[in-house]
Amino acid sequence: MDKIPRPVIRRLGLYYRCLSKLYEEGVDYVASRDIAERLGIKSSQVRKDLSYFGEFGKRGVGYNVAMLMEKLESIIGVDKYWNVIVIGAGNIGSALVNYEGLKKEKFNIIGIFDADRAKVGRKIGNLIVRHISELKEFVKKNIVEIAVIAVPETAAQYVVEQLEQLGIKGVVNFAPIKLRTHLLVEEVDITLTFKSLVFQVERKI
Amino acid sequence: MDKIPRPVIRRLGLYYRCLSKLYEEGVDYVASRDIAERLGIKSSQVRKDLSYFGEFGKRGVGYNVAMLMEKLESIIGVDKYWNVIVIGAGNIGSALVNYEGLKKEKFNIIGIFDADRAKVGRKIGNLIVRHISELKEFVKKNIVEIAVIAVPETAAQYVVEQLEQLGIKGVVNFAPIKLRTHLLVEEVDITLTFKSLVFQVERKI
DNA sequence: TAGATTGTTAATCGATTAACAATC
DNA sequence: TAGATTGTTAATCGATTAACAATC
Repeated sequence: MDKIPRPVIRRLGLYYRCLSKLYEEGVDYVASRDIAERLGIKSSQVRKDLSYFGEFGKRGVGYNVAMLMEKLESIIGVDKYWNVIVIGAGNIGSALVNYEGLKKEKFNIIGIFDADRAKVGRKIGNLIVRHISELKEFVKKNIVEIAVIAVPETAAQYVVEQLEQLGIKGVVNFAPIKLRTHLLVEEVDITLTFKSLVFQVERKI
Repeated sequence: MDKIPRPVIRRLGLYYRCLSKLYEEGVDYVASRDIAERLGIKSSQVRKDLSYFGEFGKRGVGYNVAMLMEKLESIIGVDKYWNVIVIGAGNIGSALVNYEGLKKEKFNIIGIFDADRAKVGRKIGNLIVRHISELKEFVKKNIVEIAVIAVPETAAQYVVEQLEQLGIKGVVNFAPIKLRTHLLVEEVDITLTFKSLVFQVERKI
């Protein structure tokens, strides 16, 4: 199968979100131009992106909202529930467990782990913080394909190596460090985002 | 002044972080090749990126770590403290207030606001949640250039319009919506990140 | 049919990388 | 000097966009 450019992958999520909204608004058919306008991109980009996966539109008419939504759901892989574990029960880890957005999008956080015995046993949302030593057993008993790394930078590399051994497939990494791993990694780098913003704020003046 | 490509802006932060580490490790001089290796990019990219801002290296020798670190600090704009306000005292807003990473990088969150009266008055970190109606007065009294939008999607557009009127310059947006605004915006889209990851996880099999 | 919009190709734009003269 | 590494140019690569024949 064709290699899909990274920017396209991200936009698939945007298209899906846009289609969901249109569906709720009761729209039956939508043109690439309308989708593009809502997202602030070009209509030819919408059509090109979708064309990596098939022909979903009707010339002269547009795309059937419900149909395209379902197609995108299955293309992205959110037509099923995903079990997620969170490593690190600090601020970020806790916030994710309580975050409604993930639940709504079929990401179920089923376990949270920490190395700090003081945190173990605490309740976060519906979960009890487990000690990191229980991780292996937990992953054996449950189907877990993706994990969140929300530990301090110093522990992140060690954690990703553990996850690799346990057969986890992909990681969302909140630690500000380049992980050396064969796993699929998506980075969320909060302080980098703030720095990027202030650079632009300073320059604009 | 030359337009700096977006990817370069992001990498500036990575370089800065890398230099800080080298500095702590007691390294005096570093070659672009070493920086590149640590970040998983090409050395010519490091040199090209830096060349947008000046000539910081010595041929045959490399870059003086302390000097380049300071230069980057000032280029990015983190040679001073930034006051930040957070709109929305839910999960994400609270987590940010308590997040050490931002404090360490000179981003001071000095106020958190919410429209929900039930949340007003609550203590989060050192802050008391204020009602959104106090926002205007607060921004008048304090120097605030950047804000975080951590409200539900339905409120985000309204909030950014308020911020625009109050003279805020830039926004870190956690709401899953394309904001229509003249302000500088950096997006942090958590569920999109998860979707992007599962797309790749599914494809890799 | 006439008007609209797709899917796709080719042109354009922008970012990355290789290569190398300059120079420490 | 000989070896190393920069700064910069030109080549390459990849992504976006315009344009349009196909077709609903």
